[in-house]
Amino acid sequence: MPSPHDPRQNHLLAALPEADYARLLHELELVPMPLGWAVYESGGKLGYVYFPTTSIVSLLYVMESGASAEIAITGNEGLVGISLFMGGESTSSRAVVQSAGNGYRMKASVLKREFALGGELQHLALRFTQALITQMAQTAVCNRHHALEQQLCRWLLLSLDRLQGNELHMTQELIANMLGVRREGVTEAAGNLQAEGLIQYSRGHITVMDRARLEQHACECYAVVKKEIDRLLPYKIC
Amino acid sequence: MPSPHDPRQNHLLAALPEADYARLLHELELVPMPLGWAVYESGGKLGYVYFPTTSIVSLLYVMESGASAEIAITGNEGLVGISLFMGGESTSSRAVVQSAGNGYRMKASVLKREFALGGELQHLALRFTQALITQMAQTAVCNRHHALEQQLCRWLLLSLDRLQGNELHMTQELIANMLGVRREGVTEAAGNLQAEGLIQYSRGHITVMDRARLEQHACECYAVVKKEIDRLLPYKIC
DNA sequence: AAAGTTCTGTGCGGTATCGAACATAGGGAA
DNA sequence: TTCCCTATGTTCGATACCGCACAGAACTTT
Repeated sequence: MPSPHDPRQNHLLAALPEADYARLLHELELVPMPLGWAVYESGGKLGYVYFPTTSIVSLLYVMESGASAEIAITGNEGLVGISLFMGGESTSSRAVVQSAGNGYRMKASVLKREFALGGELQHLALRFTQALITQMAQTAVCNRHHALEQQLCRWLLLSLDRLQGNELHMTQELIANMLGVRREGVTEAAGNLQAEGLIQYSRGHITVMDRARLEQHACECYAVVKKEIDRLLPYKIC
Repeated sequence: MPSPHDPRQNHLLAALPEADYARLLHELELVPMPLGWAVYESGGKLGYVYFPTTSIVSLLYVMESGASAEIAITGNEGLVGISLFMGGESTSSRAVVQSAGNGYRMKASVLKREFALGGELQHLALRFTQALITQMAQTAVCNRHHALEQQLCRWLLLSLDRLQGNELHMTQELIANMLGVRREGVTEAAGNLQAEGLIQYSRGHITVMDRARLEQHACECYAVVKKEIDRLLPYKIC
């Protein structure tokens, strides 16, 4: 049973062989990740990679007009800062904490050194990146073809999968920013879902009442992404 | 001056150090890439990676309904089959030749062996992958926020950058499938662009008349992707 | 030359989302 | 309590795109 602060709440860290983990443990630093914190900005150089444990981070892109859209979402199944080991050092997107919690961070230099060894960390990081790519691709497709209400279901499920319990702390305004739609649209869609008894919400608290039906309501994109994450990434082992 | 069939028309191969290139040269096999050929199917295992030289390959996702949308586009600046070295072996997307031409292929086993060495090929492959990620992210954003006509401009420019000359062989129907919109929508948008003198087309032949103004007409997404590709990937060196 | 096929043009109503303005209500602070 | 701020609810016209149906035009085949 992990303690409340255990790096191995993060699935990637949990999947490292003991030897690798032991070597890296003292390089991991617990960091609180408060709501709204920009883990990194567009174009900014990264000093650390972050391994979320109880927090959720959204990758999003902000346009010249100020409009935004979420590209992908990461929680304790992955890490934040892939551009460090992919070689670009920075990306055009922004990473924002969408649900407050904790995480562990590791110095960029340490990560790069470890990645270069070609061991299990490299292997895990690359597989996670591929899962992230799937998520981005599916987001693109979803934005093109699916109705707001279906997208909302997908989004709720993806977030829920990265939290314990069945409650989200999240205003409709914030969700609208993530999905890249109007707040009123989210109000309407969420109202429908509530009327059907799938969720219940009030002032920033959303409770999922019937997960099974929520999944039915979501577009295929959720299942595709979920399946790919399950295929590519290790379950929690500890 | 490269011969008409030179693997180094592909920028990644061109950027390899001589030693690496010499070692891999006899593992490269010239393949014609005809229009519409599915380089790989969704979920399928890949036997080869492909380095396009004069062809263009679209990565797209086909939905349950049959509707499709392009996720990204690759030409001689990159390679097709990243899932091989990312570790997943397959992806949920499909790769289709969008513009006929040639390419070189390499056995999956050879690529994986070379990648594991951690040399320049790994470095290049990962940086290319990051550029691809940027493109996917931007596609997602673009699908959400930008008008069809702007997206069409973006798409024409991205394709044009991967070809010599200023002409594309491409019906409006095919473009519509890539963009994930109706063919009629493309007809209208293309009609506008032609009326403004930016392009000229007839039955599957599109000629770009005024590239500068086409860029102005495109949404910011084109510039973002272009800039990132230029930043991350080597120009042709040979 | 005739017939067929492919590509493009056009018009229609339908629908989802937008943009903006305003109404109501829950929860915290003084 | 009272007030204020934030979150949510509602309306209305505008717009972009969809789905469909069909017409014309340009190549291809026979």
